[in-house]
Amino acid sequence: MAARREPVSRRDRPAKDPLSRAVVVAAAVRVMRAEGLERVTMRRLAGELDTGPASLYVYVDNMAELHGAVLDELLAELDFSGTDLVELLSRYTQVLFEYPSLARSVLTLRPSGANYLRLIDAVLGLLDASGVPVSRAAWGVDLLLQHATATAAEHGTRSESGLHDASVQEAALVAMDADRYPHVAGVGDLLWSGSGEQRLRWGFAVLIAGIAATAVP
Amino acid sequence: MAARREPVSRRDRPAKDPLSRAVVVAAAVRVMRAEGLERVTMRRLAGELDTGPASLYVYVDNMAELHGAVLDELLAELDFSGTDLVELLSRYTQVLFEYPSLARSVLTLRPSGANYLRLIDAVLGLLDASGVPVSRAAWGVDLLLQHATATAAEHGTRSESGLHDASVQEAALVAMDADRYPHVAGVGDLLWSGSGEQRLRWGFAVLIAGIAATAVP
DNA sequence: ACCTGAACACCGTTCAAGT
DNA sequence: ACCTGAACACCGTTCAAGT
Repeated sequence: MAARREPVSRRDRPAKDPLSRAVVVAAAVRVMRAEGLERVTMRRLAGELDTGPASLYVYVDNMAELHGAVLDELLAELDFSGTDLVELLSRYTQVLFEYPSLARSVLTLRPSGANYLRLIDAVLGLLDASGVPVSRAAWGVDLLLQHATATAAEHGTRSESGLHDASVQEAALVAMDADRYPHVAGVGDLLWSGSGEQRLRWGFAVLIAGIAATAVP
Repeated sequence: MAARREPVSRRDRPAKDPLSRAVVVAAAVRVMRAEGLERVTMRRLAGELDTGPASLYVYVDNMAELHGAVLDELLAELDFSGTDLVELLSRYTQVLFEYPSLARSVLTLRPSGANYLRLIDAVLGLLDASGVPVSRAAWGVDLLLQHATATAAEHGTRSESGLHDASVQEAALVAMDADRYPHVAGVGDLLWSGSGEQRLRWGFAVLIAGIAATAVP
């Protein structure tokens, strides 16, 4: 056991971190890394910071806004150097894959943090560099990031919750009913083929090709 | 006031609907239509059906699974006749737009109901009819439905929660900092231009063009 | 003016005990 | 065997009342 400086009562504990937005967000990131986003509750954070849940509302608007701040914190570590577009998007997706619940939350958030803007800027830059007209790039960046986020939200939750092994098997059997679902039966196993990684990257390729080829109205 | 047949006590009320999966799902749909998915709680449904929340678990596995059943119920009304691909996908999106929280839930669900399979089958058929190779169609259907669902989840929640008018304005100003975000500043208002409908349809067009052009690995 | 204790109004899910 | 009352273990957010 490490020596404690002094045993102090809760009442006169000395100068712990004073509360601030940064301290609240840092605590949220810490708890999420250690125990998952589900454990990041206002009450838990308050406990962590020796105060009551109401006090947190001085620094964050609500849970959704806090999730946005947590995302931006995570994106600070994103490496932008020496990447092509698919690689950068894959790195972004990898970050979210580790926290699928955060991805789910982000999907309904329109993030606006500094690091998210930096990511948008980099994606725009790479689209521009490959000759995509700015109008298509401007709308396309949304599509690309949405694909990344939705895939992370979808994937992660499915491996989290233990559903779908028996039930996917069962659905697959029903789907093969050639009378009711002729086209599904026709494509067969292809519907569920490929790894998550392969399908993610194919999705990016599809989007990039489509964005380059499709004029905005 | 309509005449009541007879005043009955709770104890000996006559033959109300006996509980069944269909009755539980129907109650969920009814409450969602009237008051939104947020009000569809196990306790509320139980109250509606004169029982306790525990009884519902005889008929549904959990909330997520119930949401899947509700989606499939909604899709029963989807009109498949005389549509091209973009039109069909738009109709599906319209259904989800009315219940953004359901869309959010569906995103992490891999729906497997009969009506969802019917939709997948129709999309596969239309892709096939337009000459897309089956391997690309098989992976592409996921991309198309994910775009629809994610857009509904995103859009709806944003107009539900009153965020983002002042805060989007503010983010837009920050983003125009040409030193920090040169490419964002370069594209300017294009980033936020267009109606939801326009961007949704453009997204479908992008995906369809990309799917047709991109081989699976 | 700034902060927070306590309350408001709820949740999903489980399980022992009934019938 | 089937069903359920009651409990377990929590939530986010608000606001009156303190300092």
